[in-house]
Amino acid sequence: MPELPEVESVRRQLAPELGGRRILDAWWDPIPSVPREFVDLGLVVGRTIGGIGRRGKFMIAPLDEGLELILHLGMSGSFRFGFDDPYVRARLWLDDHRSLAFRDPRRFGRMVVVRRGEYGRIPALAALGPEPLSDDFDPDEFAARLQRTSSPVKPFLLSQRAVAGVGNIYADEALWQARIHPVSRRVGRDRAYALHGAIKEVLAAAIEREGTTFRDFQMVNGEAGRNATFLVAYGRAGHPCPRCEKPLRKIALGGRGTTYCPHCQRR
DNA sequence: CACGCCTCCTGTGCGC
DNA sequence: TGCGCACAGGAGGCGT
Repeated sequence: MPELPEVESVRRQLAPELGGRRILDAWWDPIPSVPREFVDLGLVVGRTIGGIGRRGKFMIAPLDEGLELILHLGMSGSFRFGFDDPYVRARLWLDDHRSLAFRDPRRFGRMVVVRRGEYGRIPALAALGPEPLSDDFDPDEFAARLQRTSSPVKPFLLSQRAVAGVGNIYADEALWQARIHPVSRRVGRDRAYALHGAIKEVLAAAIEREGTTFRDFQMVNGEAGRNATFLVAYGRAGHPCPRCEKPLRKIALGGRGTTYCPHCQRR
């Protein structure tokens, strides 16, 4: 469930704790059931963490010696200090006598060490679209990309190629706000501009509330995000649309649950 | 190249 | 009470 706002909230809590720390030792699940869950993680031992940045749903921690630690929370990942339970898949011991546990019940997360900027082994990062809350997210470029694809608009948003960090929750929210049907394959210039603005607004508001906790997302301090009660579309099928009062409908789209308003959101 | 479907994981919640 | 199954979902792989 962690999308851009959740990852950014984790990053903001993690950054001041990890910046400048040296990693004394590392442990990870010796028999990962997912082959690429932990790649070259042993290379972090002895390295110093320069800080933590973020691209889309990836956290990127520069290390010395020209290395980078790439962190992805997957669906159920979280970081906690000094924490232990059966779902802790990896742990880093730091030079301030604390250990950072990576907990990931569903094993969709990843911790990978690469040479700085070399993302060949992480194609999703290599092909990632622009950051939605930066000037790189250009409305005209976004509109052009939407015009170029033949995919329905929601799966295209989830592909991360036109914009980084939008997942299932915020795709539904942004499409509702922009009044665009999730199955729409024709998103013209004006509606692309509306969607561009909606994505920025929805993500910025969620970051303000430290993300959405629907079930199990939690931050480094163990607290939940406060955005769930502000959701308008996601998880609210059958409830009245806040704009037109007609019930929201849920469909499957590309294997993903998708909630929208059949009255307000037109193809 | 791009699209769309399937798979990877495991806990939860539902219906019977 | 217990069983089986659908579902949650980001990303990667593969077939068309």
